[in-house]
Amino acid sequence: METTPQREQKRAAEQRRRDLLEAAERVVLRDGPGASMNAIAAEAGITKPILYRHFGDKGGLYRALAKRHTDALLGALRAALDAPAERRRRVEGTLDTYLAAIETNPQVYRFLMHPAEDPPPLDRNFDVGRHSAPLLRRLGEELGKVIEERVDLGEDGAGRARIWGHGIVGMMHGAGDWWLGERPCSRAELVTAMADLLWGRLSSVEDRAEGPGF
Amino acid sequence: METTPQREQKRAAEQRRRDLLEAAERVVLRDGPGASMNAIAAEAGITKPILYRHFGDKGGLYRALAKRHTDALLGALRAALDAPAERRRRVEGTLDTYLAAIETNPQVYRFLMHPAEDPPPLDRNFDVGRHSAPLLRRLGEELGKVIEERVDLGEDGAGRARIWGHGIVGMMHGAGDWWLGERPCSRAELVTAMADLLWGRLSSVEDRAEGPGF
DNA sequence: CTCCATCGTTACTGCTGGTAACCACAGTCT
DNA sequence: AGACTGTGGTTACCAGCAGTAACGATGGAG
Repeated sequence: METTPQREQKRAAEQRRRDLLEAAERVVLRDGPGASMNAIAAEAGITKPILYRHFGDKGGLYRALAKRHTDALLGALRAALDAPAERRRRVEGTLDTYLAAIETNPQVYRFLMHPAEDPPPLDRNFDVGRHSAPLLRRLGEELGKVIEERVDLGEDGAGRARIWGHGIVGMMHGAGDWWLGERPCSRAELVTAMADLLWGRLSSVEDRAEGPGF
Repeated sequence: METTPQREQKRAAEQRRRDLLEAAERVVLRDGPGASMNAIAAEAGITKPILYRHFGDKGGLYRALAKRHTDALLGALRAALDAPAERRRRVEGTLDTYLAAIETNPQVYRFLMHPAEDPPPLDRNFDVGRHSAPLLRRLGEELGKVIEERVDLGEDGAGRARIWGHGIVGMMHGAGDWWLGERPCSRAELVTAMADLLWGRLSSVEDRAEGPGF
């Protein structure tokens, strides 16, 4: 026990874990979110049971894998949210940061949006809600906090802020996903249009001549 | 061929198909979106190959199953969108209709939000985008059309309208999913907060005293 | 020399979506 | 009557998946 004290053992184990995560990342980016444990183990040059000893089950591996990217994206967004500029510019910057992230690495985006496991096989409990990816929940909650901190929404401001947080994140996600699939316009145009929407253009815009109006 | 002319055969086949879909619906609502073909066949009192003869593969069955609900929800939303009231009331009514739908039957909601199949096993093509459920795409496109029809957005109004459509639908979905999971407030409060957000309160609200403002 | 803990393996279970091959019965043609 | 064909149904299988049990090395400690 002299040559390999527990310190070093632990360091080696963590290094091993990092290697496994990198291999898993390579496979997931290559084969999509449906990559098999067998494939990941093969990529890492080992066999399945080792993976299971390290991460418990597939969900554990995927959670560990997702955490890094989630943290990174969240950091970038926080920076954009804290930039020294007026509110409108800051909102635009945040939207653009998100869109740039999903644009430069759609595979990672696709993986992150995976709403956990479909078959957690026996969940007969009544938690029917929560379909969204954990990333979106975290983003919404975070943005809600920021809004609550910085803006005075009066009566029950905290509740309103959380609603807005999740709503804005949902808008960003929905529009971003559609945009990423069809690429109907440039990123800048998308950002401007979304900021316009958030700035209340929907209420101030004129009805068309005919029809019941919107 | 006299006693069972082709007409009657076809009618019988369609009736059979409807029965199968009903059985599938029962199972999916009981076991969640991960229900197995075996279970569905058993519920219908038959065996797997018959299911495959009728629907091709699991995706086909689920698509057929989803279409009914999607159409129903889309119809309700269209009605709310066409209601004779001023714009703000109409937006609130539409949001409330959506939320009421997912509230009264969360299992159906969960099923509908399933983004197609994860393992269409070999799709090495580069269609990395489109993660969202087809329902959301349809809703966003539909809303975009409505906005474009009824509102004058000036230069490139069609493009802007589509962005807004998908953005608003995303907002509705994101906030709705979070709300359905945590139930932090009443449906009416959620509707009001979201409508406020769309009405530009984010731009007009006052900064808090301290901090950089939002 | 023996014991023990760790790292790794092979080989399996039970499930899934999907299919091939077969069976039985209806009505038609000769 | 008896052979022919199509249609609805079955059993029995395949490949691949997540996950696990049981066994083999290897190397330091007593």
